[in-house]
Parts: sequence; C-alpha cells; structure tokens
Amino acid sequence: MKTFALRPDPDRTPSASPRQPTEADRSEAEALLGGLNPVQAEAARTTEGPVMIIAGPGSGKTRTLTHRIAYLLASKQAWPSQILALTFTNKAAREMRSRVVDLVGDEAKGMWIGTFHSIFARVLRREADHIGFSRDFTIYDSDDTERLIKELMTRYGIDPKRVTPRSVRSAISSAKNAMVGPDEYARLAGDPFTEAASKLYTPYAAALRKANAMDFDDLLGWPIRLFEQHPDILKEYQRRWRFLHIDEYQDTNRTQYVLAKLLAADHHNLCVVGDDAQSIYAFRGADIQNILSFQKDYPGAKEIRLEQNYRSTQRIVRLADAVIKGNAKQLDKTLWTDNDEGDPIVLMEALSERDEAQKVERTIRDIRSRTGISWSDVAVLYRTNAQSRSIEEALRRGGIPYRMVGGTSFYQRKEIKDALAYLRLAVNPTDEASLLRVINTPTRGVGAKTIDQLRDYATEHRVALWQAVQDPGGAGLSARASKAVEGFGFLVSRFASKAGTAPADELAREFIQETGLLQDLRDQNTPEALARLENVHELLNAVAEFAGGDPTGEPRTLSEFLQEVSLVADVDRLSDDENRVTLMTLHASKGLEFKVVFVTGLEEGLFPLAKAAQDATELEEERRLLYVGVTRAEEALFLTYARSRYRYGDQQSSVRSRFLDELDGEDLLRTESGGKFESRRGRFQTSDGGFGDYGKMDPNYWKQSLRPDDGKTRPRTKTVEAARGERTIVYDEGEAQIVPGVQVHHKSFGNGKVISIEGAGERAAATVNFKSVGMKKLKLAFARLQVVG
DNA sequence: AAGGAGAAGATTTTT
DNA sequence: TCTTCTCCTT
Repeated sequence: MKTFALRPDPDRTPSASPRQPTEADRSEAEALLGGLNPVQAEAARTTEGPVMIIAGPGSGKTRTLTHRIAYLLASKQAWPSQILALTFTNKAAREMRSRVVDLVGDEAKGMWIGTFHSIFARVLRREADHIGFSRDFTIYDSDDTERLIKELMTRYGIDPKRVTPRSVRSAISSAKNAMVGPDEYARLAGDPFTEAASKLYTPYAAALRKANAMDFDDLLGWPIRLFEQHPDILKEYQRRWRFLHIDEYQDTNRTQYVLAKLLAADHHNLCVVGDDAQSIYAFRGADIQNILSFQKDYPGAKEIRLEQNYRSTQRIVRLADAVIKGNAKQLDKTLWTDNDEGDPIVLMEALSERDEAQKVERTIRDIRSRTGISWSDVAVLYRTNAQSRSIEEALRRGGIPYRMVGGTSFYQRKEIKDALAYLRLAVNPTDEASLLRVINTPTRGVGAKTIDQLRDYATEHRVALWQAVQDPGGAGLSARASKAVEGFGFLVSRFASKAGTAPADELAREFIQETGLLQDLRDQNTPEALARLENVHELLNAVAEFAGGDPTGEPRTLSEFLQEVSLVADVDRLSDDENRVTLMTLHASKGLEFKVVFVTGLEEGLFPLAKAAQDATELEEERRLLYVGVTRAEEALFLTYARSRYRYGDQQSSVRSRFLDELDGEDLLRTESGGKFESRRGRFQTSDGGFGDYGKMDPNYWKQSLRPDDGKTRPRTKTVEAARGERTIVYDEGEAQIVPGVQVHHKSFGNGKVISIEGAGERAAATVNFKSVGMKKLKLAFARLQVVG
C-alpha cells in the first residue's frame, strides 16, 4: 500500500480553498492510472466540471470511479472530506472505500461514501433541529409504515379490504418520490383510490412527525426542504463537497436528481456513471430521464463511453446484445470484448420447477467436478423470491452449500424486528409503530380492546400513544389492563432514561433480557424458536460490534446503530469469504459478477411477469432485467425454464418466455444435448391447438387453473369452466376425460395430476405429476390411466 | 385475553 | 403451498 502525504483533513473548516496541485502531485497521481485503459484513464483524470460516464456491464466502471477518487486525492486537488461518492448499495460503498484506501492510504477514510439514504440520514442527524426533529429519529421501513397507515385507516374509517395499507403506502411513496406534496396530490385525485390515499397523506406525514420518525422517502425529501429553507446550510454543504460522484445514475429518482442538482449547483463538479440499459428500478420511482437528459441539465458536460467488456466471454456479450436489441429506446452503444469466445450458452427445458431445480443442481455439481471452480463462483438468479424454494430444496438435497440474498432477510425476521422495536423505543418512545408492535409481545395481557382505549385517549387529548401508556388510569382501563400497561410503560421508560448515557451494547443486552422476548422463545423450546433465540443473540452481538467503533475508531451510540441498521439491504450483508452458491433475485444481482450464472424461470407470466407484458414500457424494463442477469456471467451462462410450475399451490402449465424466442438468427444458444436452439419466432401453440403471437395472448393465461371444477374443490378462478370447454380432448376413456388438470391413478405410480397432453389418438402421451415419483411422461394407449373423483 | 381451528388470500422487483 | 385473518372456545 502506498501512502501519500495527505495532511490532516480540515473537516471542520470545509471551506478550505481547493488545493493547487503541483506538477509533481500530478505526475504522482498519474502513476495510479497505469492499470487503466486509455478511455478509463481519461475518465479518471477529468475532474473538473460535469462528466457523464456511460458504462456497459463489465466495463470496469467501479474501477474507473475508484481511480478517479484516488486521483483527486493523490494529485491533492481535494481533501478526503471534500469528496462525496454516492453508490447504490452499502456493499458497493464499502468495497470502493477499501479500494481507494489501498491506493492512497488511510487518510482516504475521511471521504464521504455511501448510499443516498445513508449519507442524507447522516446529514439529517446533524441538522435535525432545523427541521423540528430530534437527532434520534427512527427510520421506518415499509413494514412500520404500513402499520402506521393501517392505524390511520381505522381512525379515518377507510375499509382496509378495498384500499389496502400496502397500496396506500406505495401511492404515497411514489408521490413523495416525484416530489408531489399532499395538496397537489389531492388536486390530482380523480378516482376513489387516489382520493382515499390523498385523505391519508397529510395525517400520515403528521403521524411520522409526531412519532419523530422518517420513512425512506423522507430521508431524501427532508434534506431538499432543509436546503430550500436554509440556503446558508446548502451553501455549507456545497462548499464541503467539492467533488460529487454518483454511481448507477440510471436508477436515481426525482429527489436524488434534485439533491445532486442542488449540491452541484455552484461548482458543477458532478460525475455520474450509469448505463441506461441496466435501468431496472422504475417501479420505485427511478427515472431513466435523469441519465438521458444529463447533457441538457449540465451543458458542456463531457461524455465518456466505456464500451469494452472485461467480464464475459464473446458469446455472453453477443447474447446480451441480442437481448437488449429487443428494446426500442436506448442510448446507442456497442459493447465488445477481447475475451475468449467461450462455451455456448445452454438453454435447459425442464418439466416442472422441481425438475428445473434438479437440473440446476446437477449442472453445478458437474461443472465443479469438471473445472474445479468454487461454489462461490456460481449464482442462481430468479425473477421472484418465491422461486427460491425449489432451488433451495434441490441444493439442500444435493448437499450443495448455498446462501440466499433477500427473501426474509435477517433484519426482516419477526424476532429481530421485535427486538429492534424495543431498542427503538428506548431511544425514541414516541415511535408509535414500534410501540404497537411490542406492547403485547410477548403477550402480557394487553389486548385489542385495551389498545383501542389507549388510542382513543391519545386522540382525545391530542397526545402521543406513549403518553397514554404512561397514564393507563386516565384512559379508563380496568384495573387488570392498567396494571399490564403500567408494567410495560415502566419497563420502557426505565431503559429510555438510560439510553443517552449507557453503552449501547450493555443497554441492549439488559433491555432485551428484561422484555421477556428471550424467555418466551426459550419456553417454546422448539428447534425454530431456538434458532430465533440465536438470531436475537446475533443481533445483540451486532450491537456490541457496532458500539466498538467506526472505521476510525470512534465509539457509536444505540441511536446511530438503529439508524444504520434500517438502511442495510440484504445484499450488503453478502460477504465474499463464504464458499457457497448464491441464490438471489435478478434485481439483487445488479453490480455483482460470477463465473457461472443460471437465469431461471424464463416463462411467460413469470419473466416477463404477466402484468409487465401488458405494457410496452414495463416490458422493456423486464428485458433490461434479463440483460442485467445475463451480463453477470463471466464464463458460463445457463438459461432455464419449466413447462409447468406451482402457482398458489396449484400446478400450472407454462409457455416459455418470449425473450428466448427473440434470440434467433445468431448461433447463440444450445440445448442441453448440444443441439441447436430452434426459435419459434414469436409464435407458440395455444391450448386450442392454433397459433398466436405473444401480443394476442391472454397475459393472465397462467392464472387459469388446470383443475376442473369437481364441485368439491372451490374454483380458483372464474375462467376454469371456459378454459375447460375450449380445451381439445385428446383421449377419451368412456365418460372420463383425460385432460390437463385432472387427477389420475396409475397402478404402479399411484395418484397424480395430468399436466399436459401431447399428440393424439394412438400416440397420445400425457405428462403426469405423480405424488410419489414426480413427473412422468406416459403413452396413454399403454398406461391405462384412471380418472379419479 | 389467549390460543386454536379453519378459511381466505397471496407472489413482483426494494433503498 | 404457505401465510394471515377471523371466528370460536376456554
């Protein structure tokens, strides 16, 4: 590690004038760029003014950004604290920080690097009093937020069946992301749903404030308001951060865009890095226009294109290119690579999701024994978290170690959320969502009725729920209920009074001990409960570790721990030193790379999702998602789909994804046996035996149950009868018809369900999913299947 | 108020 | 299929 002579950073006098680099400084910094290609190096040394780096997957954009920051420091153009770098995940921030430190030494630790949310949470902590919050504000995730909205809905008499807390939350969140305030939102309201949501917008904002809490969107919205109301504070931050970097710029939303604009308004030293083809977060407000119109927003911006891919084989790059060609709207760029041609990309067809998982498992094992790669070189990607189950089962059966990203991540688990809710209360007892969460967890005799009474009291006296808890007698509770509530209130306030002073780890340990959470789990004495107990202990260890100090050794408080923990995504917990196969959604795979990648579930209705298939814009986003997925692969890529899949506990037949059939022409895909891939050129066989194209297809076809209505089981959808009527009956055994969906009996395999029928007459064959042996393909003429029921 | 049984409902993706 | 909600009994 090379150490540069960076003098102590005047963090407290951020207005320190920019340093004037000498020739010697420049040439010393120049040496750092040795490993970059000419285009990357140019991007790294263009430090003044607005710069947009359009970087294809695997083109070394992180590397370039890292070197740019190192260059700024080494050439003495900036103090570390004058550099702000905004990344998409905390993991990316961590990695970038340590790489910069490797390049220029420990002083670089003082730079500001993190996600938008974590950086601005820190800003808000500093400036909390300017916006009327306490610095110990609680950060609400969507769970907490929904709890609060549900609460408001009962108060405002909105039926939670027709308008769900979840949909209200996402409506308000979108509004906040687009910087639409309550008044404007109410004006826009036209339909009953928007009207209901707009009725809750203002009370929701008020409730958050009362609870001294912020949701994710507030962490970006409040800084904007702060800067607008206090130009002097804005000025201070403009002076502090002289060089701004934003990674994954294509996934920034309106508020992030505005923040960047405010901060860079003075010096324009803004460097954004992104790839419009990898924009996959429109659903949460990301606006692709931010990157598309960068030139317009920052006239004179320098545009640099990184088009050489260093990650993947020629074949993978060509496939990625073929995938993205399906999209009309995109900045043109040509991705190319000097890498080897590589192995053909394999398309695997499976009978069922179970079969798909088994094939994945076998293939992983096979590659490993053939090439000696590590488990951690392999990733299995899927569109929805629900798909992980079958993969997990197969890997577990096969004894392949794996780790899963997302799903119910550590901090989402119930026991963890309960424990965190207690800790949040100690720091901020007005936090209503947390109060409601644990007031009766573990059960202590505070039921729904008691909570109603407390709520009424709080509403009537216009005080926080916490105030009501402290005066149960005043709320008119019965003696028994009063005593229970009092006990809870006493417990919380005892630790709340210590929260400011006691060391975080001790406080947390004692408090959680006394809540009875641990005892409750111990008493259950089931393997699951004991695993949960372990998790809570792990949380307490995390508190202790955190309290021990930040990278520079400063001890930290419980309040800081809680704020940081709210912003930890599951990918952030992913460490590289575990030798396991990685399972995750395509979204979570962004920014990562693996030697071997499986993209699974390439089926209509799943990938692309049914809803997205109906809308051209959303369909393009799905295609970009596939682009992101395939470009994670360095050496080997497998695409899989299953001909049938469990949905809502019912086996449904499926049609392979249109994305596959777009990959015609070039010789890109091979089947498992090495045969050539035959594109159906956008056409497929429909259930009525005809042909249609994807555009005409019912996007919800997969919702139709294959199970005929036998009068005993409730029909899952209205279309069952209709679907059955249209279906060609292939084989008729007396009055019992063997059609997809019916239960049949086989004399050696037992009972099973018909998934599909192929051929007709003598050659008709059925694919049957047997309870005992799984999928089998049987000739009807020999199998003598009996229809059951 | 608590706990159990049975029924209804759910699957995009997430900082 | 799995989870959450609702109603019912204790």
